[in-house]
Amino acid sequence: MVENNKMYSYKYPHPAVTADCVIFGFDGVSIKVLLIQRGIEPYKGQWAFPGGFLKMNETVEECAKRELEEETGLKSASVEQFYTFSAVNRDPRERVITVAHYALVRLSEVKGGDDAASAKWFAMNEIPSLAFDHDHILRLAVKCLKERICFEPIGFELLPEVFTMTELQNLYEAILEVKFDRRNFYNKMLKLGILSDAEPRPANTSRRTPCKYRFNAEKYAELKQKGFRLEF
Amino acid sequence: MVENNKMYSYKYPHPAVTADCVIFGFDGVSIKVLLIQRGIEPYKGQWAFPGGFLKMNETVEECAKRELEEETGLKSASVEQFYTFSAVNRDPRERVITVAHYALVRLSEVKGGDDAASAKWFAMNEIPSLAFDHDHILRLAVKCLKERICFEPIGFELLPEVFTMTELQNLYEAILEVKFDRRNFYNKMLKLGILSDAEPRPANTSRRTPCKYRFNAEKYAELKQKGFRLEF
DNA sequence: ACAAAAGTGTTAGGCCTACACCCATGA
DNA sequence: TCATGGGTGTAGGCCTAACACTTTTGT
Repeated sequence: MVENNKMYSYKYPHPAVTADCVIFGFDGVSIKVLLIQRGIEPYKGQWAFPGGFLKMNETVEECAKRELEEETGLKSASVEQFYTFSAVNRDPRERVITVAHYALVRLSEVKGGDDAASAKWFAMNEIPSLAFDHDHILRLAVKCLKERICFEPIGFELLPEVFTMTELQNLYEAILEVKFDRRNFYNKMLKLGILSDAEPRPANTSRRTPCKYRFNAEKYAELKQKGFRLEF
Repeated sequence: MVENNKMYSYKYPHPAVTADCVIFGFDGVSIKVLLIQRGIEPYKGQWAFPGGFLKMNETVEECAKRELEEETGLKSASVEQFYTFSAVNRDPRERVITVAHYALVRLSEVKGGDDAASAKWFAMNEIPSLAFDHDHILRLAVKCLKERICFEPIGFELLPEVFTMTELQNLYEAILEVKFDRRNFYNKMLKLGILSDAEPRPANTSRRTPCKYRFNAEKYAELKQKGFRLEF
């Protein structure tokens, strides 16, 4: 910003590089995606993923996090890249390749207001028309999410710290778009050993009050060492 | 090349973008990686993956294939990106981010001579010191290969069209760095149903002559539809 | 004749799946 | 009192893992 006329020149053409973020949330029933409404051309007014141009002193992951916070107020989400989109004409302005990331966040972490005036959660079946090739990006993000949740219990990032087994099952069913037998799901999850009772069992009292669990990161780390797999 | 002085200017700094290729091969005993010796600075004389700068009219995958052919003579390898490396100082010349790809090829496909004078296969335990952050790239490529082979029978791209069960087992053992029980491996592979007999069974003749198989892409496509998983 | 390669089958245990009942609460 | 949510256990089938012997060929 010091010099408005400063230009950056290279002997060979360089593409611009951006990082985009597909942010998944879960409201207890269905999976949601965080979109922002574009304020400038191209695609002004259309919905798109938070993201922006890479700076020279940051990695693409850092860029994704920075843009995410600038555009939605979301801090400290742990973003992970999943694919680099490089179709020649994906941006009408100039050649732009984008490194797409995804992250899972608790809905409660997104405060209203902020710069996020234009950020909004959409259920997967209510996604509007998206800018650029973002529909393409979304499809692949969903595919990666489905695969990943079978290997790592990433789903716990989407739930409150303390949750019931039913909530956990709803989450898995929402992501994988299948239904599980409740009893088998209980057994499988408990046998895995990565859940801890969050509260003393409701004893013999109410059989209607669900047990509360929390994710046990220690046990998970042990398991991961030995290599395991969540089968669904 | 028309104008040597032509420069490409942008209002904001742009990184250079490259595509690199980790090429895996299999000699019947161990996994090998194809490296080329750098002819120019930086890292002149050191070994590195084939790769090079993205052109404005190609995707990163196309770039990877083009560079691979230019530098090793390898044609028509099916390359797949697996990660984008963007550490700020990974190239001493300028800011360069690279989209790393991998491919599996039959050793027989690499002809000697060509531009490939400086291309050479290295066993995984004889990898020399690598240029840039290519050791880092290799580690991740190996990890991806291990994961991938459990879901898709990509290993068949590394074997001759017709192969014995023992060769197939050696391949899996080399990639996953484990040992399997021969009988269980036979059963598991045959039950999957993606192998066809390549020759009429050697009848009652020699029990020493191994049966030959070939990969059955049709059956595999069927299986893939339904979603399956190779468990090891 | 001996070592090495290859083909083959059985058994026991664990995991997955399908499925039914009871209790407590709130309407 | 009735519908709903939630907790729990069992039986059968399938898959996995462990395991041994025979034949043949090359040395």
